Amino acid sequence: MRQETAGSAAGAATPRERYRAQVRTEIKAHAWEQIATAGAPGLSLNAIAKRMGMSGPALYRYYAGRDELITELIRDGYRSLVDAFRAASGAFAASVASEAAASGAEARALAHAMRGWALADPQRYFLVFGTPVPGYHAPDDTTDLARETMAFVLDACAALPQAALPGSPGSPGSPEVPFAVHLGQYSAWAGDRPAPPAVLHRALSFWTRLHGALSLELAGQFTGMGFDPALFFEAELDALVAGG
Amino acid sequence: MRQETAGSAAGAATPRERYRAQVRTEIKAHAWEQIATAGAPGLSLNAIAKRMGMSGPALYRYYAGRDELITELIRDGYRSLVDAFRAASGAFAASVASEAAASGAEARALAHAMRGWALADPQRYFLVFGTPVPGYHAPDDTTDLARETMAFVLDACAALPQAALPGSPGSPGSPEVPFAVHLGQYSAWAGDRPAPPAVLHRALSFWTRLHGALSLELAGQFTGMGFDPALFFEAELDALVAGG
DNA sequence: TGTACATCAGTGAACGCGCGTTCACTGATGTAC
DNA sequence: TGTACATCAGTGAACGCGCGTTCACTGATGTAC
Repeated sequence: MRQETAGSAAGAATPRERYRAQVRTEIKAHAWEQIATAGAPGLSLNAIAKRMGMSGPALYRYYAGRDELITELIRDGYRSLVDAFRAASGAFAASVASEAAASGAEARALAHAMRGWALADPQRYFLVFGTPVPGYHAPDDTTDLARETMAFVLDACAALPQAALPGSPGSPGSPEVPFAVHLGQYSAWAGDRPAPPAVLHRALSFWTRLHGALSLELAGQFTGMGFDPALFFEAELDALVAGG
Repeated sequence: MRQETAGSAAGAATPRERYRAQVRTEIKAHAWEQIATAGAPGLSLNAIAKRMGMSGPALYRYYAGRDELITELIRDGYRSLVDAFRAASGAFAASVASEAAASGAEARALAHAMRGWALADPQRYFLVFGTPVPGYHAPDDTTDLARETMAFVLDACAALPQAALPGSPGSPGSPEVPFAVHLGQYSAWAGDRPAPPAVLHRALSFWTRLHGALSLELAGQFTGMGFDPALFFEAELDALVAGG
């Protein structure tokens, strides 16, 4: 959490700039702590300042206000997910084998990375994917970050065996999947990654189904039902990479 | 929203009791309005009182405090979903045919009822299924209400054709679904409705998959992606009742 | 190497607000004889 | 039908709190000559 103030730091960062960056990260660290306890609506600049041993107004040197801080937290949340995806994707690539790809190993790795990321800080998960913070409107560039995370899912789904995709012969739901046709016309969100509609469809399902299982687990909706959420998640994942 | 003060009302309700009930419902109506605007964290007793032309402390005649009000709102939220399910289930029973059952018509009716209920008041949906309100802990009886809604889903899934259930021969994910075995041991949440593990599994997936699609749609995560959320929902539903 | 100046982090007081909640009270509505 | 009493809805003042944010300021850190 505390970054080394190495002399040979990259760029021409003045001591003051380094200090500023340090305090900003410290503010965010306290903000995450607070969010983990009281959720996003409980975020308070004054409370953060008090915990840092500073006066409230001091924080206005670093963030223009509460909204700007929340914006950066959301951005950091997305970035940490992208990092987790990148790590999982990289670890997969290191041990790549064609048969592993055929069994959907990359998709599995991404799913597990996502669950780990979610469980590590449930409130961070909800900040990014949960109920929108009332009265707060996210800036445009979060769309880019969402697209960036989706790119990993798209790549993993493109590597899935044909039989795992919706609409493939022998798979339920075939032969016609109207939504896939629809997706063929609205695939802008896939960006520069042209993919067949079936892959886009699978990527969307991958996201929404894992989110469904994860968000209900994190919200505590499974407590009292007895079963193991990890096993359910695994079953959903099995179905996803097998075309279920 | 305003209930008739019919003379032949049920029970031995005194005028004062009727008045109390009336004011309580009026308070809740304003609370829902406020939640729809600012979300659950923005709920304020004082603000409600002001809108009703009363002083703040007056509300304490009707609710012990903010938490008790939220509790009742959550309960009412569940109840309205149960009502929607009951209506959908009843409408289905009226036009029942064995072939309709085989194609999962009841499950489809429930899913559409759920989507309608969610879109009618997104914040109500989030209050019941979304990020838990920080610092607030739901009372035990919400578990009963959750069980009650689940009963509808279980019944609908029990009426699904065998091929639509996970682990059935010919369906992907077969022949062994470890989670179904696990579910065989932890099925207390199904209550007095003994069902084969495959049905329990399908019911769980039904819930989590629809929730995944719905909650992301309501949270606005699909905006900017271009495709029609209704069509995606329909595709998920098609897959669910077809065993996908 | 030393002095004069500019930059900027952080403070403390203040503004105005709304919150949940308590308390002693007024006044209207119902009940008992 | 009328009077005496109990019940209870609602008020207004008050308590103590925390919030976001502004402003004029002090004092330390860096920069230029």
